[in-house]
Amino acid sequence: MKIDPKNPADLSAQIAKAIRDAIICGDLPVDERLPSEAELADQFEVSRPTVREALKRLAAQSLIRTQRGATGGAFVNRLKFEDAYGQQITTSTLLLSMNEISFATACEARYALERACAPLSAKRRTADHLATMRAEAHRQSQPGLTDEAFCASDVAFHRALVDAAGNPVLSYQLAGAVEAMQPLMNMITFSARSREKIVTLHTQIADAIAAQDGVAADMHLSALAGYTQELAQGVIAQRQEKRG
Amino acid sequence: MKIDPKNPADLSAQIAKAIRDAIICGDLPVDERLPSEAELADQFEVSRPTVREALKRLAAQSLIRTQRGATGGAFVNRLKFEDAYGQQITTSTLLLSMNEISFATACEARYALERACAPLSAKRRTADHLATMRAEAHRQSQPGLTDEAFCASDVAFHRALVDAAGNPVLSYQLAGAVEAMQPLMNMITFSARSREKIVTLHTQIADAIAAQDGVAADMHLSALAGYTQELAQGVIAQRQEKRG
DNA sequence: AATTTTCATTTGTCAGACAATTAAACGTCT
DNA sequence: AGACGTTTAATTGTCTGACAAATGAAAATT
Repeated sequence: MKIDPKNPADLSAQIAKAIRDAIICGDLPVDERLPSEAELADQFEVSRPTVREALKRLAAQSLIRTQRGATGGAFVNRLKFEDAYGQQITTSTLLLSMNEISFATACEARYALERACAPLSAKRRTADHLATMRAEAHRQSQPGLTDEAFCASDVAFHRALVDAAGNPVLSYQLAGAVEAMQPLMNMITFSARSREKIVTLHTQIADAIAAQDGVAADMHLSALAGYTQELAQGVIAQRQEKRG
Repeated sequence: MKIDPKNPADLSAQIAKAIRDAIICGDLPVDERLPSEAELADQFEVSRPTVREALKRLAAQSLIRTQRGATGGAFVNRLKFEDAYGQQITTSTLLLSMNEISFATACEARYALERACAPLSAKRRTADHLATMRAEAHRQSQPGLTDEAFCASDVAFHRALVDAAGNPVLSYQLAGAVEAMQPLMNMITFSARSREKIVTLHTQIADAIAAQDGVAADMHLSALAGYTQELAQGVIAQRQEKRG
């Protein structure tokens, strides 16, 4: 863990990497206290500000947490899903907004994921998940709903669908895809006709999940995926125009 | 972008957040140069080391890159898939190694994702992807292969399968799941019998993809998922023992 | 005009200092 | 002896000032 070549240019990055590797390979177990900044500075033969910059890098990745005071210091953090969510969403949002990936690609990935969840959700869904899905589908049918509220309800519906699969890894990966797409989804104007179609599909999906029929759920999700792509098409064209 | 309450405890974190938000919401476009550290220090009314710690946090997330020299400075980074890969893998590895998620959960998510790819892969696979899959399946049937080499080939096979879907978002999400599971997969001792079974399934999957038959590919993937879980069961029990 | 030199700007690092926080050690009182 | 308040030491968070290294632009020279 004391690797430091004679290249005095990326010291803080090198130190961060050394500590990160030690954490990943298990040399530093969860809740282990790292040496104090002064001690680290001695070990790596650098100054304290340099050590601090390295620690901040790790803190940004939620790899460590720091605490002030006599028994304080930097501790290896047990990475929580909550933390991972945030990073995933930030990353996905940027990948999408910087045009590194297209809306169509993100949309395809999102629905592929949701369809992957469908059989699991059908098997494991609880009354809670079902109730949420039905409640959101009903809300979406209310007239006078703003586009944003409709969108938010849509997200809630799909979140319930995915959470019903009872697999936090899938929930976590979906979170990134869905959240990142929110800004663009909000740009879509949902006509009464399109809303009606979406609500119908949502209801069919909920029914399939209730009946524990994964195949039917998959089918309706597939239809919904196609329809969403269709609706988004207009927005994408509009966006491209503004850009060019 | 100049939000700074009178709480002088998390200054670098607050500054990092302010800049991060500015990047995400588009106020700071890609390749835009941030003010110099000295200027930022003036704007936020903090010292330069504090600004630097904030910038290091952003650098750790690949949100900015820095360059020395007269025309240097910190620039908003165009987030590359490559960067996102690395972060995703680090995060996934830690979530798994810190027991925040079980192997079974990760495995389920991984195969659910692969099955989501199957129809797309069947539709879009190129000769290259097919050749890779067949080559790896063949390699896996060679006697005298070490468990590690078998595992590596297994990863290559699945990577080709996923990449064939032509959706970088799915490839990216799978990368995290697969890489994170590597250490545990490497602990599995593959008997000649189990290898044979896996190779058979791989061949069937490749055949299905070649025939552009998504349903068949899904079926064989499902069988492979079940078998992998079965094989892993022993390793998990072993691991639990060592722990308890 | 081309090349070299100088220079200003900016990041990377260092040294030393002080404030804020926190828990443990200590002392005091009941 | 035990409970409670005080001191103290350790540690992070921040500041000030400084120098080194890199780098492109401007100036000087050929």
